[in-house]
Amino acid sequence: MSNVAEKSTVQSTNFGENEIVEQIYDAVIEQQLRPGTKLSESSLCEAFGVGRMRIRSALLLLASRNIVDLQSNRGAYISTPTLEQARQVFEARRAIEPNICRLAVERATEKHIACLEDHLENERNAQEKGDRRQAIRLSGRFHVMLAEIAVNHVMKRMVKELVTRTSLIIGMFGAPGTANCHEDEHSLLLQAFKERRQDEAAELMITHLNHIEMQIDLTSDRREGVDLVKLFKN
Amino acid sequence: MSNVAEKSTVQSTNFGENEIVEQIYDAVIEQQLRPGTKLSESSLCEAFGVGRMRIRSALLLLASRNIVDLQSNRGAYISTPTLEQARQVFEARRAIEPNICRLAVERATEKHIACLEDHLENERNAQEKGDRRQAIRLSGRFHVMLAEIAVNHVMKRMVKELVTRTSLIIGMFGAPGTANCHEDEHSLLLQAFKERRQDEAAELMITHLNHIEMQIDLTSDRREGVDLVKLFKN
DNA sequence: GTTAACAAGATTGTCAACAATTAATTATTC
DNA sequence: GAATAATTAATTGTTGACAATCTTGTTAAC
Repeated sequence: MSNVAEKSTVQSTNFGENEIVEQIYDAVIEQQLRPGTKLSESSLCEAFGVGRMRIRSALLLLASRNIVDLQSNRGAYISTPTLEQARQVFEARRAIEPNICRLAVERATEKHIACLEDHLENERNAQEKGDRRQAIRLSGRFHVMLAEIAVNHVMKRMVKELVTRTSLIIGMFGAPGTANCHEDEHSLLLQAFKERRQDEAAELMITHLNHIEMQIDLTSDRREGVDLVKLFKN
Repeated sequence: MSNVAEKSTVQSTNFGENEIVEQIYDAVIEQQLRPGTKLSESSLCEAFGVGRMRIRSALLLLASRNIVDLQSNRGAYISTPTLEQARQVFEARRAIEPNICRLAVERATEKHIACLEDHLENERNAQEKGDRRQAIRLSGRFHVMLAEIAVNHVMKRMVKELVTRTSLIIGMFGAPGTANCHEDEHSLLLQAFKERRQDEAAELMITHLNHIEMQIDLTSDRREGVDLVKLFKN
């Protein structure tokens, strides 16, 4: 549904910068756009059926979020985060997301909790069906949903950026088949939501984020190899 | 030094989008650009001595950070935050900055602490000399410095955005003469730094942020009035 | 005298052509 | 045959002109 290729057919609705940015965000989260991939302006123009100006604006916005690397006179590439950047991303997530959890637990209505339950159901289904793209996307979306429940646009934007960058980090350093999140840890979090335990939810989030980060620390030396492969297929 | 007017003289160095964005950031922090001010493209072109493209890119970036409000076919205006947005900004600051404090205390070298001491000296001087612009700028800069000491680019960007938006919020809801920060609270924080007390520093930051927010809560009803004034001089 | 319609001016949005830089290919030399 | 130099192709960066939209000021009608 939110797939770049599918949207490449010219549609009746015109894309604004924000829609283009969102689409690329999604493609990065789903790991369809991997680190190092070149995003040439002409391709994107064709893909989205818009002029070059829109594309350039979108790329600028993505670059300001560290999703895209703009090299002057050379073009735009999906960012290839370094280990240091990965460290900073996880540090930021640990700083922010536990507090989002607390706020979300505080403000979640019954409806919200039902919504989260639905979402976890979908996550499980995608995982069982082996729909990897969908599974990754939904597991990322879970974190953004918490910021929505906390009713904080600023933090929601931050989390969105951080989740997307995490996908890039896993694409760089993670084992090939690893998902972004363990869905069972999301379940534990939801349990804490139901029982309205703020501190427990915050703690669960921290350990959850630590588990995600641990996936990449083990394979940290793979970086150089990935970098070379990336250079070749360019 | 970092004044829009002064830079309006055409210089030898050409401005990139980022420099323009930074300059406008600073002008907003210093409350030289107040909420609702129109930023017409032609004026900015003249001011920075660059083409319209650069200006439009800069405005787009500022809009993506909620510093500027882009209205299609009507132009760019310095954002006029609502009370709800103000609430979210402070909530985000309380979520992030205490953790930055902890990290900064952990990682601050003696040199860093000396640097902070210097900075506080400058803050005091500006305050005593009655240089309000400088005082506001430095008090905002203090918070960004902590993120620098914590060595986290992501968080530094976030704080910069939040500090700038805080300046807008105070411009909207604060009493006319109020500064963004009480410099004495910054001193208390530095004391905690010297004694390497993470938790105390984090606590001090929370109360510090609460004090800043309290400045605006008392005058919350002024908003409508401000809005009207803004409409008048528009 | 007030309101509504209309026209002039100014500002923003978009596009296409051109310039500049980089990457790739070919030619040349040792 | 390998390495370097030069030319060609492709992509990005920039500029200027034009179109669309909104604001402002004027005129006319009620």
